[in-house]
Amino acid sequence: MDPPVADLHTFADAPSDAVPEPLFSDLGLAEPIQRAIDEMGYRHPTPIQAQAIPYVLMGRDVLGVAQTGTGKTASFTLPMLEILSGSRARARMPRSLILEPTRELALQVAENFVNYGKYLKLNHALLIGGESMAEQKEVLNRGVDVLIATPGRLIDLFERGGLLLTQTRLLVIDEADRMLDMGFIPDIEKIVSMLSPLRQTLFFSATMAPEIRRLADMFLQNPKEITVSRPSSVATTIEAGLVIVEEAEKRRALRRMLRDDAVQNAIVFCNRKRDVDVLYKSLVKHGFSAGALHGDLPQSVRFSTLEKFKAGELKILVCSDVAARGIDIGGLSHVFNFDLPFHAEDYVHRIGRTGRAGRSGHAYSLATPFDRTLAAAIESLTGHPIPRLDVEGIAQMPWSEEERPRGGRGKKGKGNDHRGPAKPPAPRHKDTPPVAAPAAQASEPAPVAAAQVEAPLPRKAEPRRPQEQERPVRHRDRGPEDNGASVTGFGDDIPAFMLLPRRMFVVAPSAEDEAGEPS
DNA sequence: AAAAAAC
Repeated sequence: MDPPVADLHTFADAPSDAVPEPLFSDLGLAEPIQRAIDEMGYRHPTPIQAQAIPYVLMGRDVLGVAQTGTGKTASFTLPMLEILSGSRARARMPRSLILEPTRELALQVAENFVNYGKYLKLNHALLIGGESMAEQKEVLNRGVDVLIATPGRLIDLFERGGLLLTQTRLLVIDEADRMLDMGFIPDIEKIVSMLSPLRQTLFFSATMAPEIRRLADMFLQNPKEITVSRPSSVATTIEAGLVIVEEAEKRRALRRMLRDDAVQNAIVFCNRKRDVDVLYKSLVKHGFSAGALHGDLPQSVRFSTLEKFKAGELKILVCSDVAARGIDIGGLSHVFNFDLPFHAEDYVHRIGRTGRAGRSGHAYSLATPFDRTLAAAIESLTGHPIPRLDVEGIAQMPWSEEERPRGGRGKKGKGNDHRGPAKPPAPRHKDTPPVAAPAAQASEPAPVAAAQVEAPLPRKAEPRRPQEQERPVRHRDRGPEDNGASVTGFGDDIPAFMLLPRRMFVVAPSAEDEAGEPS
């Protein structure tokens, strides 16, 4: 009868220490893999890794419901390395296949294999569009243990006979929900039909919508189902804000915000590729260190721009939604939405690029007065209003009652808006005192993710516990994948990032701002 | 409406 002892223990240490944390070394991975993990400084697997790896090693199919920031990638790459390490591949017959929705994600997975497979003699190939097919064929001819592919190029090459999937006994379908969104499911079905039914399948999705469930039932046999919550550190560390300005003021407002000292590096999302180009050129013209990323750019440029941005050679990345999900950029301080996304879910995906691994993140959006419905959709999805933000020197606008004027005949769209007058635009709070950069937050330890072992619990019931700022920062929560992680989906797990105070940007006007706007 | 992915 000595509960105080236990209490003292939990009080002194992080709460999750009450349960012993799993170690990578307990997972039964071979020495060369374990050594690579050690060298990267990881000791504790994330919940999805701890749960999935033993089942994958057992040869079971796995249905993983997890976002990117949970360490999902390593939960399949590590055991795959283990399984494949026994033998070698034959020409044109890859032994395993990983399907990814975008080329950038495929590259990220490939990097994962390079990191963890450095002491093994396995090889991998990246099979994606936009790059020379001859080269890829040649690599395939030499024999590939791990093939990482986007669907289009894989099918193309298969139909040209450059590839046999008869020896492929391990299939990973990653980001299934996104594959669905992008209309890849027929392709995936086709690819799966080219594989032997005698295979092990690992299927990952951020959400488990009925349609995804149907696919899982179709592709998997008696899978071990694993669901993990989003990393707890993510939700609470993103500060959001919304600036409503005239269309013509958007670029100027953005520049003001980008000049804030708190901006270490930033992704700026646009809704259209050509707006990415325009904004990118404008920022460069104004002296910003910026790059552009969208699907119409040559593949070599896409990868090298992303690398430069990750390496810190570029401070700002202007991009389309090609980079909205899954892309992992460590330590991103800011996400800006130059346009509010058309789909509210995309907002959550976009801003999930920041505020990871316990670091504070900022997600600021620009809207025109006509974007009220887009903003409302986001706010109702997340359940939180986006605090309005003032940018000094920029005229703040109220919401318009009109829909966005489109191609000459702006339809009124008032049909179901009969309560319009009763619900005036959200008031803007000009009374907020200016707050300097979030120095208060920087001076105290970053919040530590406390949810290492809580994984399989239902997500919605988690009580919001106050930040325990007394606890020292510890980096044990970061899994091998993702360097701190990003958020890919959200399911019914809505981030609570909106409870932070408004803040005002105070940036000295610069000469060129006064001089007027170059196109 | 837009973006992504094959040539």
